Amino acid sequence: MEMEKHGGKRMGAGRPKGTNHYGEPTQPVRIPISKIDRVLRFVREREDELPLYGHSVPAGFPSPADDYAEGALDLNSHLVREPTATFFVRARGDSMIGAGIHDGDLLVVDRSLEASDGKVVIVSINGELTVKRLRQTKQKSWLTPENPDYPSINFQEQDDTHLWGVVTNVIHSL
Amino acid sequence: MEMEKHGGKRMGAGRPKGTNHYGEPTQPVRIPISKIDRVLRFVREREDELPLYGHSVPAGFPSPADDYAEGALDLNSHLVREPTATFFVRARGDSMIGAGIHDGDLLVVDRSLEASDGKVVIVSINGELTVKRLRQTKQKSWLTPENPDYPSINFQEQDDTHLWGVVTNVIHSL
DNA sequence: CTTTTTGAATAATGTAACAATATTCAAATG
DNA sequence: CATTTGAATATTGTTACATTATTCAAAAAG
Repeated sequence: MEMEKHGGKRMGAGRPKGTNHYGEPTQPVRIPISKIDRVLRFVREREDELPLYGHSVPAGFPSPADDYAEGALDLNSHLVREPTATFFVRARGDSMIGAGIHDGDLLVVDRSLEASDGKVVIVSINGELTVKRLRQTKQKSWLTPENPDYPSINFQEQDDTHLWGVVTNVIHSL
Repeated sequence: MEMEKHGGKRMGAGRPKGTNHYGEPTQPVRIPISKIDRVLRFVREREDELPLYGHSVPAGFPSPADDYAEGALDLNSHLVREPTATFFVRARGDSMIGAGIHDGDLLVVDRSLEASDGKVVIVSINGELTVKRLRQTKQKSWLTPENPDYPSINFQEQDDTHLWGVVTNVIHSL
C-alpha cells in the first residue's frame, strides 16, 4: 500500500455521461420554497404515474413495486396534450350514445386540433353547448348525432354558432 | 426636462420585499430538462387545473381568463382518490358494453374500495384479467357481463381467482 | 398647486459558476 | 489474477451575479 501516483492520462477514464438519476441533463429552476418538496417528489419519483396492467398478469396481487406489465401512466399528460388549449365540458343527453358518450360524462376538449370530417366536436349554438360529429364535404357541413332518434343539423360558423374544439377523450364515471 | 440628479438617499425607496410572482422567496432547484415545462406550469399557477364549462356559455369563445362557469378541474385528483391503491387496466372485448366500457378503454381501478353488490370489478382468473359486474347475496356471488351475448359466471375467491379492485372510471378515446 | 417625468434604490430572476460529491477505470500493488 | 488506489470526469446542490422589474419621491412641467 504505497502512497504513489497511479498513472497519468487514461482514455475512457472518469464517470460516463448520462449516468445521472434521470438519464438526462438537469438545469436549475427557481421554485417557491413552499412548493420545493412537492416538486422534488414529482421529479424524483414518478408521483403522478400509476401502474398500467395488461390483460394477463403474474400470480398474486399487483404491487407498486412490480415492474408494471405495460409501464406507468400519468393521467394529465396522457389525456391533455396541449394544456393551454384544453378544457372540459360535461355531456348532457344521449344524442351521442353511439360514440360512447353518455349523459353526465366528462369530455376532454382540445381547441388546438383541426376539426375535420368525422371528428366529434363541441359547438355552441345560441349560447348552448352541443356535442356532435362533424361531417363535411367541399360544399357543406353537418352536425350529426350518433343516435337515430335525433336529426342532423346544417352547420355554418355564424354570429351565434361557433366551433369550440375537438373532443379527444370521454370520461365515464361508474 | 433637465438631465440632473434626482435626489439622494430616500427612505422607503426601491422595490418592496414580497412583491414577486409567488409572494414568497424562491430557490433554484435542479430539474431534468424534460420535466421543466411541467414543473413550471405547476409552480406558476393552477397547473393541472383546466377549465370546466357548463352547458350554457356567454357569447364568444372561451378564454383561460374566464372565470369558468363551473370552476377548474385537476384530472389526477378528480379520477384518483387513493394514489397508492389505484392502477389502470385496458379493457378488451365488448362484454361490458352496457356499462359504457368499450374495447380498448382505459379503466381506473381502486383497490381500496369495497367490492359490493352492483359494483364493476376487475378479477383475475387463471392469470387473465376480466371486467365484470359483481352481484352477491348472502349465499352466492356472480360475475355478470353487461352484454346478453355473454354468460354469467359463478365467483369465489380461490387460488387462481382474485378480486383486484373496483372500477371507478372509464376513459374512452375518440 | 397639481400632474407628469425621471432615475435612484431595491427586490426578483434566470443562469453561469463553483465546490463538493459520485462514479468509473486502468495502473499499481500484493 | 484479484484487490486497492487515485486520476479523470460527470453530477449536483447552492452561491454569485448580471439583468430585469418595481416602487417612490424629487424634479420638471403645466
